[in-house]
Amino acid sequence: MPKLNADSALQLDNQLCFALYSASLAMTKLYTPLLGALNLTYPQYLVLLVLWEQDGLTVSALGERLTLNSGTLTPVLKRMEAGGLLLRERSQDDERRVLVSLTHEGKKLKTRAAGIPPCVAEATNCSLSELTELTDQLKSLRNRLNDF
Amino acid sequence: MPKLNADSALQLDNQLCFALYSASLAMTKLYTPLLGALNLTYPQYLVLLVLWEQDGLTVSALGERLTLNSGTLTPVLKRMEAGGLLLRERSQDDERRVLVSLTHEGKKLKTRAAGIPPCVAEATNCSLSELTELTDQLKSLRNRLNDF
DNA sequence: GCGATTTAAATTGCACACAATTTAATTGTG
DNA sequence: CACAATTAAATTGTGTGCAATTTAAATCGC
Repeated sequence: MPKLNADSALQLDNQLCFALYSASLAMTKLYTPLLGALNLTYPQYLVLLVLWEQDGLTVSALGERLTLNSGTLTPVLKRMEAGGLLLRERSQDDERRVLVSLTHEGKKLKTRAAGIPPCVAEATNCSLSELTELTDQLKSLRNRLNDF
Repeated sequence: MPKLNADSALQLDNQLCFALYSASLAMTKLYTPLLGALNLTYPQYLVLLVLWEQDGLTVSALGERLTLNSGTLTPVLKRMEAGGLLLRERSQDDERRVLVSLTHEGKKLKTRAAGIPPCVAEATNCSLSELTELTDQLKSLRNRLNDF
């Protein structure tokens, strides 16, 4: 069984972690101007993707979906509330929970956001099947890392 | 030619961007305790990976290698200098440049860091060939995104 | 050779990202 | 019912990450 020596195992270009990290930063940089036109940041866009699928989630349900904790989400949600995209309301049912729901304006943004995925697909210069396969591989990797 | 409808193109689980983003966060979380034992953060570790391969680079050369700009790197490097891992010195040759070089302590850390890649490989639960292939796909994607 | 342009880092201002802690509300147990 | 344990968000403190600006040094054009 061939084993990589320690030196090669520490080379930047052999690191899955750096390939992931740098690809993710590059992807965010691609989104930044597209989202800027909608007055959104990248995490704000992710929050909207979740809420467009299912509105009225709690902060922790949103966090579970996005693998972000309240320390990250709370300020993001506050800014989105200040921007008129959503409401944060204590649940009557359980006063510990905060329910997040889209405003009309937040819902409306979905139409304009529909223009984004085609731009991204073009920038990747991948076929649809390649995109799907890479996405699935990354989801599988993420799940294994999170379960470890 | 089958075209995804706008709704499916905006679903979180179909987003390459989110698969990348969440996998990268999960990877960072895996590294955090491993690096914490060496008193390192994740970007600090990346800086060391570069310098272990080639010492004495300028800030911009480091930034090019890591796709990070000076706004990000300067504070990271200052903390590493304060921690005794490296030195930042103006080039005699060209006073605009700052040369970054490892201290003895910074070089020594490489030995301890050699224990990290095996831990990561185990957590991914992938074969070596799968890891290599995914890494190469991500590097190729990153390059296409950066060239766009 | 000398002002204009370019280049390299640092700085500034804003927005994450997270561990750890705190606050407040609910649930479990006897 | 009381009170300890648990749960949900918010807060705190540290460290990125980047666009835009600033500062200082080197180079270009004439």
